[in-house]
Amino acid sequence: MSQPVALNLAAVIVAVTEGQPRVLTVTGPDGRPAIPSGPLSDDDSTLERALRHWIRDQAGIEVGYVEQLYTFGDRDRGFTAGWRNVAVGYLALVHEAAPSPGAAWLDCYELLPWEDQRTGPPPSFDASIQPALAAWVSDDPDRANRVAAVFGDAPGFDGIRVLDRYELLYEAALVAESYADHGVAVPDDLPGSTAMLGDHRRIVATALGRLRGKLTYRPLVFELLPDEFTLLELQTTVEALAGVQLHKQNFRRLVERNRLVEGTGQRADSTGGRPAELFRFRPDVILERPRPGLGVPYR
Amino acid sequence: MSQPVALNLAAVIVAVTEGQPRVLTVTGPDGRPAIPSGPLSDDDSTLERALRHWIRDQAGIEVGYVEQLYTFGDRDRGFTAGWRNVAVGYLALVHEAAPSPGAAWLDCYELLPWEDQRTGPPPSFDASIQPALAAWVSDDPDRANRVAAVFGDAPGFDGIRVLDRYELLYEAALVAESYADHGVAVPDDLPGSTAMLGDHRRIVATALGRLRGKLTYRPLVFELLPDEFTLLELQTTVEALAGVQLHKQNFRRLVERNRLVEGTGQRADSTGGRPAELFRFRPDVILERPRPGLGVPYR
DNA sequence: CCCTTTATGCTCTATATGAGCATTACTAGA
DNA sequence: TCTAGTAATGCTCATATAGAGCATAAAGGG
Repeated sequence: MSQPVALNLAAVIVAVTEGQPRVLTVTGPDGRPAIPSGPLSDDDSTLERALRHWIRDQAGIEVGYVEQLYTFGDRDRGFTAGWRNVAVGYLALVHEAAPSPGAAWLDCYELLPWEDQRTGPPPSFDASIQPALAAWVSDDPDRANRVAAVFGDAPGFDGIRVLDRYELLYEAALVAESYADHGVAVPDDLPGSTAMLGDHRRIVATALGRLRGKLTYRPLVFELLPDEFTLLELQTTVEALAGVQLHKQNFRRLVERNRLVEGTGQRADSTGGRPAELFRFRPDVILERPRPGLGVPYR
Repeated sequence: MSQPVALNLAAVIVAVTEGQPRVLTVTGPDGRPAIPSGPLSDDDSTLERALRHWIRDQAGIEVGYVEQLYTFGDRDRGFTAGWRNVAVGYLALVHEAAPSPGAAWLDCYELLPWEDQRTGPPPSFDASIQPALAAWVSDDPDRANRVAAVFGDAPGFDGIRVLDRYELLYEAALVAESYADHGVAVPDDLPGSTAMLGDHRRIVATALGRLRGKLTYRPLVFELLPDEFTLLELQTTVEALAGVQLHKQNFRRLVERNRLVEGTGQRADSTGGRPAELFRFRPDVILERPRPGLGVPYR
């Protein structure tokens, strides 16, 4: 009655470089990018240890912060016939985009272009997705509410609902996986977003949503930054992840009021303009405030 | 090299009755309460469907809202020797505490008494846990920060950190599982909290934390209430889950400003005092506001 | 010395939150 | 009928926070 379970640990390994969030990818069997995944070894007493274990072995990367995301076990996520393929997805943050053999850093917003709202809706959204969604809605007006709810014209674009948006686009047949999953040829007039192996783009969407959510109440950004940074670097990193632009002075005020950082007294040899003070994360904040983070707005 | 994986779906089924949050439990092999769990059947295409399937079959309960929580796979969570026992934990909300054969509703705060701060710290906390924690801290002053961070003397008790608190108490050997997990006899001077089978209390703690967190930005409470309710019933239910008391007038203001409910024009035949208007959930709010919920404070 | 660029300090307003006072509409019982 | 008890409901006030913008400072390059 019961297929055996093949359990894998899949990792969305995130770094932010040059103001862009990136995920580590390997090349999947069909040539499409895939997130790395590895086995649950009997040697490791916990799932998280097993994850760190194979990431170290395979990619040579020592990840810092690790958090379990979600377990994916749909029957059709078949990589091994005769088995129920289950993956436990993890989010892992690393300080710098170290290159590793066979792996490449892929821009998050190549995978999910509509999530980058830093300079307003991205060109591909206005040009292709928006009209295609409008057409999809006109087929069934009840869909209008759902589109509005996640892409939010009036009420606002809620940064954390990354997965909801991906799933809506999937349902509206606006991502490559909508076709690939059913063995149908992918049309070539699709909005230009990079597809991934199997349900891996879903897993990345889950990761980005979780990361955005946690940013606001946990000091996760500092896992992605060097030890010392300027406030602009901090802001740029937050903006990169949140996908929205922030008001500089207000961001500074927020960070200082919440006592998330402390000045080092050092100045950064600036790239242009007045030199900025270098700051470092103040770990004690975790003990002082119940939910230390940067309350990113998301409208 | 690899043990076979035994995968189960475990459900924390929550209802709120008479102002108390309760979880559905069955009797475990050792007589201790356990949360119900069932198999991942090949007939079910998704994990969630499999979960609903066996809950319907076994408990005769049709659950409403269902959300995946976390996957537990520590090597020592052994129920079946020779297998890696993995459980995917789910949170499920039901409207009413329907009785079911072989199952019983257990008060959440019997399992986690320290989480009920509605009338201040509960007696058992001040009487036993607080002093025991103080002793534990005096063994190693570095622990003081950790205790303060989760039980929050100065900074505040953060409602969502349920799991952190349970894990701290586990480490401080203040819950029965600290002993049972190592096959040691449980001392009888432990603070009076009900233990569960294996890591089930951890799973319940995870569920309560998640539920508390989501309350603030998703209209989950209404999954636990009847179709029509008074604002006091709504408030009482929120307080029960959040474990804190709320200011009545401000709560009403919040609910009305956010347009979460609409009046029915009917009045409740009151149990005492002026009759209250009956309200119902306004589902459209999900489409109007990006994050509709009751921003519970948690200090 | 002027211009560009970024850092940093400060203000003003709208809104949200926390706390409390006051009044109203019922029930139960003297 | 009058009185007390219990909630419901309306309103105010102080404080905190978020959003937006003005102004000045400190660097480098022509």
